[in-house]
Amino acid sequence: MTVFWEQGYEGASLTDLTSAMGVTRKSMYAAFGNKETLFRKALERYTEGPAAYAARALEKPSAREVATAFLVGAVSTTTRPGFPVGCLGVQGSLAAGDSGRVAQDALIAWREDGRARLRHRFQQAIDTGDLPADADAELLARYVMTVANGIAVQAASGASRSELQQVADAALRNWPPV
Amino acid sequence: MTVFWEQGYEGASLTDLTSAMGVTRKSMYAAFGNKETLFRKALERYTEGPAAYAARALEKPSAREVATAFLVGAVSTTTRPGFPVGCLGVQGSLAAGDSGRVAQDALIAWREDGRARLRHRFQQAIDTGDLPADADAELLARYVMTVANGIAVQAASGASRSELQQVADAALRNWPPV
DNA sequence: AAAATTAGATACCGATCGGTGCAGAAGAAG
DNA sequence: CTTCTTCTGCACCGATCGGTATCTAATTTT
Repeated sequence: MTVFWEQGYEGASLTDLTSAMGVTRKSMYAAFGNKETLFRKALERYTEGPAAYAARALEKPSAREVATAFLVGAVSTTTRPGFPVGCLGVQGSLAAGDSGRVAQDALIAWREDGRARLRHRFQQAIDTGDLPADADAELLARYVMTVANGIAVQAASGASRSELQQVADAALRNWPPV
Repeated sequence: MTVFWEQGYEGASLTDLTSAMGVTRKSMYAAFGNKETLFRKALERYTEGPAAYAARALEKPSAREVATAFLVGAVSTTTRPGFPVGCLGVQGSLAAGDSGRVAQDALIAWREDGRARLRHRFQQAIDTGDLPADADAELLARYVMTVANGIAVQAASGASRSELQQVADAALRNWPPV
């Protein structure tokens, strides 16, 4: 997971991956079949581990807390010491040649799924009166996801945790942004 | 430029590049020396072409107009029909293996440069009273750049121009975000 | 303890990678 | 016409790519 996270799908060679796993090529292929499946497994592990903040954020009682927890989690995960900077879901395969296209599509679907969950949660907040009736759940979800994606790119560029926390605070200062 | 833009540095093979240029490998090497230099030239061309909106935005008379023009330009360039989606400066080499590290560093420096120019412009706005004296030019620049980077990721994920324009509007609704 | 499964190490597969050398054709300069 | 440069087409270089085969050592299973 961390090798894909740091080097991207195409940039991570079988040698890099298996030596990081402490396993031979043969064992890896016996267990996962191919590099694509291994990547999908790594993405699952990422979703349940470093990116679990997203699922937890959705459970917050108010839309404002959902958005805050989502962005705070993004800042925290993309700048955690001992882990690669940035987000696997963004930099794992943002642009790719033919060989990386399946990983690219998998990540697009992954981000799309996260956005759909945010939208659903915000719609629920509208329905219950937590958000104004004229709020746009689609727009709010895309806004939060866009800022989170931007934070991921900034983290990959070397931005520090406190710098990005300030950005997240700024993005949430007028919530909801309508 | 468009090949690097679409496939990323590592994903763009010499065959892809030279056939798109309508030139043989020999001629390309005679003209540019190697793939890294070709990438740098493509990035220059990108800066002066599709990304020229950034320089134009800095010349706007007020900080609000600078930020607006910057984000509108980002939306427009990352979703322009006939060109790859997203931003070469982001997806050209966000995560990479050893072979793509020089391109990665070049893009980090490229984004850093853009951010520094924004910061300088906002500081100027503070000095002239266009922005409040207690505004933070560093934070404002990073905020605008983060949203622009997020827009680039969203565009690469298939978001439409109008959807991203709404996000840009939302991000600018309370300007400056203090 | 014998048998069966798994893991290791290592060499190998065809294909492609970035980059180069060479022969010949086209065009300009004189 | 000759010479020089520059281009193309193409084969080629060593290295590495993802993926596989073989053969042996270790570990289970019975």
